Amino acid sequence: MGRQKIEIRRIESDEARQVCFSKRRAGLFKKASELSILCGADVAAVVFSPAGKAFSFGHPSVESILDRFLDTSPEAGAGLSSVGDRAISELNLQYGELREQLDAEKVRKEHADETIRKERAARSQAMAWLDADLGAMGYDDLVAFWGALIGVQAAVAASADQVLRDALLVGRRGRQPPQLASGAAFDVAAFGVGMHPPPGLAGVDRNGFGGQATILGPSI
Amino acid sequence: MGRQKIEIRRIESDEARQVCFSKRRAGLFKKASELSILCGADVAAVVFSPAGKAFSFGHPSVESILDRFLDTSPEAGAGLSSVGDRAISELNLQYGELREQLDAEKVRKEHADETIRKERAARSQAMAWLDADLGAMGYDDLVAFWGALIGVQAAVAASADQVLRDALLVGRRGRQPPQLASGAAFDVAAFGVGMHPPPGLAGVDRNGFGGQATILGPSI
DNA sequence: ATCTATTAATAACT
DNA sequence: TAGTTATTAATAGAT
Repeated sequence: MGRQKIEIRRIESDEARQVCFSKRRAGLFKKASELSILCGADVAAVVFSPAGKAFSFGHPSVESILDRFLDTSPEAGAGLSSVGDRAISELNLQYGELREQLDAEKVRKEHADETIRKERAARSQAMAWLDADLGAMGYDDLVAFWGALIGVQAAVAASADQVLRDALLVGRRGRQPPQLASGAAFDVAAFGVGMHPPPGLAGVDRNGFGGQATILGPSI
Repeated sequence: MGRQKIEIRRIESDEARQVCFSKRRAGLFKKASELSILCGADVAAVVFSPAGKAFSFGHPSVESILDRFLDTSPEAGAGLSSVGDRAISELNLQYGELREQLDAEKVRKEHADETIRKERAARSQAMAWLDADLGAMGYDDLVAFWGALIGVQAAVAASADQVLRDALLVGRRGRQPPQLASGAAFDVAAFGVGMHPPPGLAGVDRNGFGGQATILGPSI
């Protein structure tokens, strides 16, 4: 499907092959996604680049489908489509792919290379931005702002040091939140347990905390 | 790609859905095959029909690829919160979820007001804190400050969500607002998981975190 | 990374 | 379930 018809055989040029890989991988995932949505099918696709990098797509999740495929008899705790598992899985997607989607709008892209600089100014910029209208920010601004907030938090973390870490149960930021894996439906409260500040802290406006939790879409 | 453009949403008619499933499944496997041949990539695709029947494609074989994927994925998932590298990565969604967002136009207005409200509240709160002397804060204050920052980030996430939706909805209008498939695209709590103060982190500047873009790790 | 000319996939129909 | 065809979608090659 291009300027010229091509034979389906290995592309010799390394560069051309890499370009083709990126394009067609995106196309494949899109097709997989459409299939799952249109037909209510569970679909998973796994691709290893020639360089060995792994890419994947899955609805409702890669693991659930692969497990189901490889092992017809799920174990007791197989309901890993639990809160934490799923929520975290939602963070899995290529930067490039998301960026690709965003670029479709062809708007505000002029700020692209400004991002890095803005992040470096982290703290001071964060304060400046707080005066700006958040809603008026472009995507890149928001991204940079996010980075700035991370910076501020780092400072806070440093100040609070050990005490704060303990209080926030920071230690377990690694892999899985096993405790949550037992839950069935999506429980906002349960899910938030791991990250909310300890109960009884000073009056902080916590608005917006629990109300925006992800709701599982109808399992197509 | 047919006589008429179709919206990517569940096909209601059982018969039409089955026909579409068969056709698109074949198309997906063909694409997967072409990708593997053209680019020398290892590709596997697994599809479960709505009836529960499994179909698969794999080169060199489905099992080899799935095993390879499941075997290496845990490590990839461990580096999930590489916030400092690419803030954008935090805005990631499962591909399917991303597609679902395309149909979520109706929610936009609903959340608009709420979003604004959260922004203002969180912003003012955090501003007040930023004016305070960080070093002079007591433990309680620090903890509270942390909570405020989380609140601001929630607002940022909400804004980013809106921007993202706007971007994704471009060119997709002119139809009946479809059913809402899912809630907020960006789960505050989910973000929170990756935002705990990293143990031992001292400096504010978190730039140059990892370097290379995150590889799509299978969801944890 | 973007932009088009073309080819490939496929929705509606038979 | 299997063809046919009008259109849309994906993408090869070039910028």
